[in-house]
Amino acid sequence: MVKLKKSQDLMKIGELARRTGVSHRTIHYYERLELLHPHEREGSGYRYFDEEAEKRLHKIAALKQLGLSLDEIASVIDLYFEDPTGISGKLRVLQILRTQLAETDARIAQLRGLRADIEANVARIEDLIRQAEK
Amino acid sequence: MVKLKKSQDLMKIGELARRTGVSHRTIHYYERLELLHPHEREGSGYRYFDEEAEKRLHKIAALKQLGLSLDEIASVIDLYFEDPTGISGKLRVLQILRTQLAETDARIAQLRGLRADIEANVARIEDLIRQAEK
DNA sequence: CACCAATCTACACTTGACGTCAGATTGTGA
DNA sequence: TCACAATCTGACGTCAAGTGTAGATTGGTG
Repeated sequence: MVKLKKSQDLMKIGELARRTGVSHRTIHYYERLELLHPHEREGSGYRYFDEEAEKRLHKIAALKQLGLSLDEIASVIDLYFEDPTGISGKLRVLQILRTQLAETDARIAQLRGLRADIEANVARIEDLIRQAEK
Repeated sequence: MVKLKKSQDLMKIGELARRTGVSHRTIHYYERLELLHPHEREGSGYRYFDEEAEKRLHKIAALKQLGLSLDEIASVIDLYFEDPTGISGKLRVLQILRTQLAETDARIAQLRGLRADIEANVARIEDLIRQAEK
């Protein structure tokens, strides 16, 4: 059994794929891009994943939604899972996270604008319908 | 002069490109996907665009941000610019717009989740820094 | 042990969203 | 009028983000 970390809850690629809805081909692809770092079993060559991998896939999806490319995601995702060593590392991480926070806020504001627009259109059409009904 | 609509404020592709930051090749491409419907000058073959075209390009950008593909955008963008005829048309449009509204809300909620997550990480790192300073 | 499903690597292929380039046509200022 | 800029079409190139396929290996069950 593989118990590289603390617990034995390691899964193979198939289960991870099932649990996240991400195909195993995509998981392989993400690994090549350094988005995931599975535990590799020396003997078989099979990849073994822990629950962090599952969380990573969700985080990747969220960051994709934010509009980041996979390369950009690769350059920041570890910040969410690794504790940086040294004060300077922590400050660097902090700065990057704050940038992400600002980007997220900007995106939310943009979406709110779109939302208002759609709502205005809904109102306009509702008005047209009322006109026609009379 | 081309005055197919009401006013003469028609521009050629170059100006539209300049004003929107969208390249003329991309504008051609969008036209092929039915995202834009320029007035075509019979004689020269030049495309002429009005201000609606400009607004369309902005709307296209916003919907892309939302995560829609160009094909999906093509299937809804007219709703923002055409007044549907007939009650059934209006109701159909209304339904689609409401779906978009719900999708936008979902996206906003998702981003808020991401935001909270980032904030939690920021707090965690700040805490680590405070620990280290002591 | 035998078999079948799961997994592996490596390479090629696809799709969406453009960009580049060539060669022809058109529009316009000196 | 003439030169040059803007525009046209069409074919091809590119980049990101995967997907498909083949052939070999491994793991688990009857």
